[in-house]
Amino acid sequence: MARENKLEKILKDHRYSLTRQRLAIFNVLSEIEEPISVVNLVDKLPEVDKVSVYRTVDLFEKVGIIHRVWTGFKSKIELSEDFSSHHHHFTCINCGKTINLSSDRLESDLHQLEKSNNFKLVHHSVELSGFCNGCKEGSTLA
Amino acid sequence: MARENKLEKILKDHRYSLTRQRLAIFNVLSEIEEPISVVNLVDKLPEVDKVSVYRTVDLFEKVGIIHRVWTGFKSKIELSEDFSSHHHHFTCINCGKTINLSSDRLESDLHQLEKSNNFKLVHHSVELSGFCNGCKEGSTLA
DNA sequence: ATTTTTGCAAATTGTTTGCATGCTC
DNA sequence: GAGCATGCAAACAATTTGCAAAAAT
Repeated sequence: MARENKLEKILKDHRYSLTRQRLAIFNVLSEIEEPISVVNLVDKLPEVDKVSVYRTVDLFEKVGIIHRVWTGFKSKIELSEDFSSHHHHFTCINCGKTINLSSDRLESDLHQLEKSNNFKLVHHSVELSGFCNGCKEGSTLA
Repeated sequence: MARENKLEKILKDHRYSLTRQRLAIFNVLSEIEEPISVVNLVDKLPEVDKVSVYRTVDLFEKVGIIHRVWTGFKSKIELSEDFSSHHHHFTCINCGKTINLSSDRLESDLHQLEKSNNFKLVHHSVELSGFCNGCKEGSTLA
């Protein structure tokens, strides 16, 4: 239950409690492999009111438990680096499949930009899209 | 009027015509410095019906005149590389200011990922966020 | 006991659809 | 004159707000 304790700690540190609903939402996020839309998350949690899901997503985002990502053309959410390793995504335009990516060179380039442009980087998102290995060949789409 | 001709050509190539409304929308997109949300675009075009703005945005996106970008937590649009040079964005969490970025190293790293992961890259988005030079110091936010 | 969190209903916002009318080619 | 494009009204979908009841500290 290390993950659950960690979750509780993060919430406690921000003066929030770990409720049944919040845990249920966290568990769904832990089980999924790909980022999920809030609407989809609501569907997966019939026992939690829609409004509470929205409120919890906002809360989780605020304290850094999740972050939003942009795959395809809608925003989705996934657990943050505290609960899963840092990565980016490639999404197939044709079949919707998502591939997780990581690249040290990419990360270092971003920090380069941070220095040269004189801002403080808090979050970054890198989203690639195109055709996956399987869809590259036979696709009729351009 | 080179830009306008180019716009018309792209539309004609796809069997669409350049109408008064489409031009008005294109002109707003040409004038803005930062990506704009569709809702905001609607507001800037009182003379064009809301529905037509939505339809035109879809059309422009389909034929590659604009693309969507992800700044903050909502999607926005901007003119594509045909009408402005390729770049990425940094958005300040505090004041909302956007800085355009470009980096050859970053681009080459992405192509590296394309090769090593065996997919065909069609589109990529790199969105950074944090505190800009001005907001870095005095901010009360974390 | 006091404060936080939840659920329900209703409001609001963002986006899409159907259809009659007006514009292009 | 045929087909594409627009505007209006209305539907639909996603998200937010207000408030009273329930749960947590």
